[in-house]
Amino acid sequence: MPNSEDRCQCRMIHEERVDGARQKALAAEEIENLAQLFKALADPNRLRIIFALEQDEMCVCDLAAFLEVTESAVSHQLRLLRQLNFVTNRRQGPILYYRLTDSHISRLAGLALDHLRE
Amino acid sequence: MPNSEDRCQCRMIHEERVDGARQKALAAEEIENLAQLFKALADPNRLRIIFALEQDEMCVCDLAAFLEVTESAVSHQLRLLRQLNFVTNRRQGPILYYRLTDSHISRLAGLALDHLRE
DNA sequence: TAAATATATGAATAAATGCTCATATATTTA
DNA sequence: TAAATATATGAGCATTTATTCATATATTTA
Repeated sequence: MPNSEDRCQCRMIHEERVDGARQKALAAEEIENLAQLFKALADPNRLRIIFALEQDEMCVCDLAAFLEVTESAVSHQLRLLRQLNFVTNRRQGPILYYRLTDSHISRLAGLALDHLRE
Repeated sequence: MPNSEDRCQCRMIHEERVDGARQKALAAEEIENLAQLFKALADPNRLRIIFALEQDEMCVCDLAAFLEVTESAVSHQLRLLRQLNFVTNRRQGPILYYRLTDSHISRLAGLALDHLRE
């Protein structure tokens, strides 16, 4: 983990390009947030949850049946998606129905899918 | 890891929704590919490489200087991005200049960024 | 209020990830 | 052809991640 004190010990062929990249670079925090967003989409089961909720809201045990994993696993995944505000829930008695917060995320996933399919 | 033989031992409150989700679900392979795509974007340094290459093609050692990591680390990251066809390179003498294969990926990243910024 | 149901959470664990170091390969130059 | 330069690769390691199991919390029903 190099700190900013001892940088530039490495070679640099095109200093102007490195400087240019530095100037136009996004803030570290923004990069981190972006990586976190993509990380949330970088798991098959979370993607399947997102696409399933695109159709209809679902409760934890239905999602567990759909994914064929434990309800605990789904609950952990939903917590992550909740923390990023990808999903919200409404309680009806003892049952929590999860749904997508908005269409942004599934549109992003859909666009990536389009890219995959060329 | 439950196999498909002993499924449905779990509760299921809305069987029709689970069936509906199953019917409209993407193929497992497609989900895997999509997760892999997002996984490639789920790392700060790879994102920084992608945004840097959006400006101009760059060689390995310049990218290493820009990111402040070893050239080996950059080379490993570039291999992953190359395997997914996110980047390509051209050789000029001993130097490999990397660039984005097309604008798809950076557009996807840009769209995600828009979402973050609301 | 006790039991049953639905979900959440913490700990533990196996697998994946990203880095560094050492070394290999490829190209140019002396 | 030997040395120098630019990049790639494999092994090893620390960290993160996704899951399960055990247990806790919250809601409804008997």
